[in-house]
Amino acid sequence: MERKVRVRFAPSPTGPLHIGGVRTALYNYLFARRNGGDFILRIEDTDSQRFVPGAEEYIIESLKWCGIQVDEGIEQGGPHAPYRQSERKEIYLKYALQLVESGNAYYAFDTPEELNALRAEAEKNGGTFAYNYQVREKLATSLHLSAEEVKERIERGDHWVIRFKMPVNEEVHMNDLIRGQVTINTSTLDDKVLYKSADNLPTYHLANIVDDHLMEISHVIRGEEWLPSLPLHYLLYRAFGWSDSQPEFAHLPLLLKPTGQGKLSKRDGDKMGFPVFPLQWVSPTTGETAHGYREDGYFPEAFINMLALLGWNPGTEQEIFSMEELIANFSLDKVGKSGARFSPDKARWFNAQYMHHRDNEELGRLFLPILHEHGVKACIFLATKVAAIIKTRATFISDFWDLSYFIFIAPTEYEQKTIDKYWKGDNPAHVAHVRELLAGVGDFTKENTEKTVLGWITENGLPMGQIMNAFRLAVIGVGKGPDLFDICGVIGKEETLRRIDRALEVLNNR
RNA sequence: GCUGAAUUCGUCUAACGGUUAGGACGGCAGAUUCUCAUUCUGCAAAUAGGGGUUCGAUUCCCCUAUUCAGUACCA
Repeated sequence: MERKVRVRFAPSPTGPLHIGGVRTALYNYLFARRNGGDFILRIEDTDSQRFVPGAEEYIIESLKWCGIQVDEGIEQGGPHAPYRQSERKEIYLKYALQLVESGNAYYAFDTPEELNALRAEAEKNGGTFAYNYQVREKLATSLHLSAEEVKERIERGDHWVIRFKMPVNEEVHMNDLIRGQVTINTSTLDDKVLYKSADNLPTYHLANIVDDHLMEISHVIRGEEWLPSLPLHYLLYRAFGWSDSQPEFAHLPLLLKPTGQGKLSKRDGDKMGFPVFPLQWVSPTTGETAHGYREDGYFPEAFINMLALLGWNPGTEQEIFSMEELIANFSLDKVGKSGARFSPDKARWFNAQYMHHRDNEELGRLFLPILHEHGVKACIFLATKVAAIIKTRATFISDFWDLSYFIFIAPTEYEQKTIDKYWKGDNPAHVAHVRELLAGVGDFTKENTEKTVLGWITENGLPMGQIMNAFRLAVIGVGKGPDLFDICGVIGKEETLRRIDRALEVLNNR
């Protein structure tokens, strides 16, 4: 009864993976790790028409960036290789034919053109065309064509497909790990194509069931858009005689647009200024670039944390989870049933949280190239010190420069607004005195400078706000930024005094 | 249209018949601070509507509404 947990993420390489797909992969991965199982990556490239070059590499790189480790797949191989369906094409026909022989499927010789005509006609009459039990007897199928004619047509090279013969008026009872019991009557379903002679490839439904069976998948965790296909999949397992080893199913709620209606799509990101893809994607056909979380400065941990909580929660009030914590806490019965609207604000908040707790030196290392871009020759030591005092004010590494340029570059001009407000009255004289106080500080640490200056101000009952803001203006030229004594500590005694001297000269001789 | 799924503050969600319906993001107000942030405190904000079942419904059942998905020789 106890069966080894094996799950798969089975994307189609038709373009970049969007965050809904990443979340599906993540939940599969968490479920596998939580239950000591295997996570398999299978590429479902049975649609030769929609194949997009680079998409497969993109998927693999995305999973790596997210920290989702594949146990079996096209890169790491495994006992059920190959893991790319186009490389397994010879195994599917056998299974399709097995279904024809057992009476669960049949040949159909309609051409796509004929079917399109039937659809158009049905639409004209206000209905929709369904290839089902009502029409299959009237069309050119092996259901009523003689065996000889079927054979002849195939040998002649006629176009054919194999369709599943959907039972008539049967209630299919299905179980979904997230939704519970779902029942549907087979008469509302149509005869799906399982295999096509045009490219000798199976369709999704056949390939999926056959591979899940062969790869011993125990749980299928996929998007809700697959729920309508579930009865077909149940019936396929039954037709093959595999019902006993059929996997369990869990259909995940969809990710919705931040505003408006519909599920999240590629265009939303560009329109609303947030990425819908984990990594940047350049379309090989149009050359258009779509934003990615990685390039936009998100930490993968924050991205994953945010995604995990979109549709799942542990039932506690904890919100910040490492991958290990997610694995330890994940369970499918805590996954919600309804679609989750993606929130760019919350995504930023998650990143800020990770930013605030990030190691200073790591941030310094990430900051260094940005400093170099701005022509600042800083070392890792300095970058780290600055990162330490600005990280709580930042959401992304890309915020760092705007938050700290005045530390690296001594002011050459001074913000007028702040001059008007603070460079008046006794303030210039007080700043001059501060300069002398600082000149006397031996060990120029934040603690020492702060104690000295603030001590003088309070002991003499001087206006703290006035003096400190004027002092700030003198050192960095603007009325913003981190703790001023932190800044002085970073730039050092010499530089601090030099900046004050220059400010006194420039501002007093306007 | 048909079939299915879903429906708690604006958003993500908790409460698996009994709570002043909780938390987070965002918003607003205040505190802290030399500035701007951070941080902290507080405030406003929800059970789609209607019927049942029950001593008692966010929770169970039915109807309606709305939303989403599927309805391809795509996945």
